Amino acid sequence: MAIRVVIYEDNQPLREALSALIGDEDDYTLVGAFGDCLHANDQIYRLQPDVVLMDIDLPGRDGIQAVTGLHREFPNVDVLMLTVFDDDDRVFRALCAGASGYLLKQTTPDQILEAIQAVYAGGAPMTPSIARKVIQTFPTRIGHSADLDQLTARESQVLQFLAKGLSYKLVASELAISVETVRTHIKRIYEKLHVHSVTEAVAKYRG
Amino acid sequence: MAIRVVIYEDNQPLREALSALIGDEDDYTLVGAFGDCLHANDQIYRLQPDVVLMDIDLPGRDGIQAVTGLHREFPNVDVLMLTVFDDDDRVFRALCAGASGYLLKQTTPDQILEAIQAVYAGGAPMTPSIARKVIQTFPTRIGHSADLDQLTARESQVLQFLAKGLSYKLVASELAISVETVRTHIKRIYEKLHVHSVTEAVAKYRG
DNA sequence: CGGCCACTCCCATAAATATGGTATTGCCCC
DNA sequence: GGGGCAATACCATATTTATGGGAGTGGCCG
Repeated sequence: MAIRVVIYEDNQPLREALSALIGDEDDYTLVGAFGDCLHANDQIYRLQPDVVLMDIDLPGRDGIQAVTGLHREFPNVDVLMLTVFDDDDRVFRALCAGASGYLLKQTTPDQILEAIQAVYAGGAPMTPSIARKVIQTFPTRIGHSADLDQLTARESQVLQFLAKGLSYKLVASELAISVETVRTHIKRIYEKLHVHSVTEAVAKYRG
Repeated sequence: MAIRVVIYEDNQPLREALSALIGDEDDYTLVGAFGDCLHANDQIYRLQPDVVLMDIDLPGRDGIQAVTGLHREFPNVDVLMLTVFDDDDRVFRALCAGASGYLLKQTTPDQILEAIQAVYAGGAPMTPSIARKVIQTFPTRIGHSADLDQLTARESQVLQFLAKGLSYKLVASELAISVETVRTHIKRIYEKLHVHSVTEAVAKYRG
């Protein structure tokens, strides 16, 4: 079964080159190619692709916005972003918006086909330089501090509820204990995590 | 200028094969090869490599722990993890600990050299399946209440700092504005998100 | 121009949280 | 049977947050 592909790319020569690339391969079926993504949701609904190649800079409606909409309506369609620049901020926003992978336009045709295969198989292909930027965005959320292990079961439970946004009162009623006991637990939590407020504790808890 | 490489690999034949591979190339200089990483920090300090190849399964001290230590002390040294299994979870933890990329041991010699080149150039080579895991740690826009979009840039900024555990006072000094202004922003945030405390707001923010 | 909005700042009061104590109960373990 | 620890609960007090108000600036747009 061939992988159904839709292309959004405003640069016509590039769009045609990509179309030819996809169309010539037996394992891929080009089901659409457009110069803008103004009606992306309609098109995707009609064409039922497996993978979408989306330029990040599109006239009219930004590729990132389009991804947001697509991801919400068609969560099983994988979107591969195409970009000329490896702009940190845009990469981050596109991935947050639900893109499954990220390719620089300088990528070779073979690599593009490989990448389509990879997202279809559940992966998230990206160039090493993009990947680097991505992993740099969470430099501090590394391995949770041993402090967290010091918490007793009850204390962890209290912290979990606090992380959900509950007040002392609500945590107390949730656990069917008095507010005073919640306070005591929290005091211990603060000592163990070396913090002085709920938000700090939760921040440590969430990494 | 040749890239200086250190190898940590307990399997002796493989270590020797890798050493030969690196040593034979003009563009690379092998400056050390060890069977364990018990004294990694000392060795790295002495040998001043550009790139470290680190087996993920090492006797005595785990390769991941070693990466944590190295990353803290020598943030400019790039670590490439080596692994036999495509063990997503471990590779993922290694990347979180500060590794710059990883290689399957079945990788061809050429690809190994390419990967070393890639990390040295500031990239982070990884397979699509690993990358997918990585981007899944990103804040998802799914179920992302439209409320969050209502926040102005400044309000989002304030909320971000609060999520990190900062108090009003610290947010104020971080943004170089008065505590009163921070209060005002937070009031607006509460209105827009329909919440009544920092922890609730942060909970909504984090999803 | 005039209105809208983001951003800035201040005051006052009520409510929640932080910090420092003390104390009882039950459990496990040496 | 006593020591340690988790869990429960209370009091008093500072400090921080929450909520309600008012108010000035500058930018953008019709």
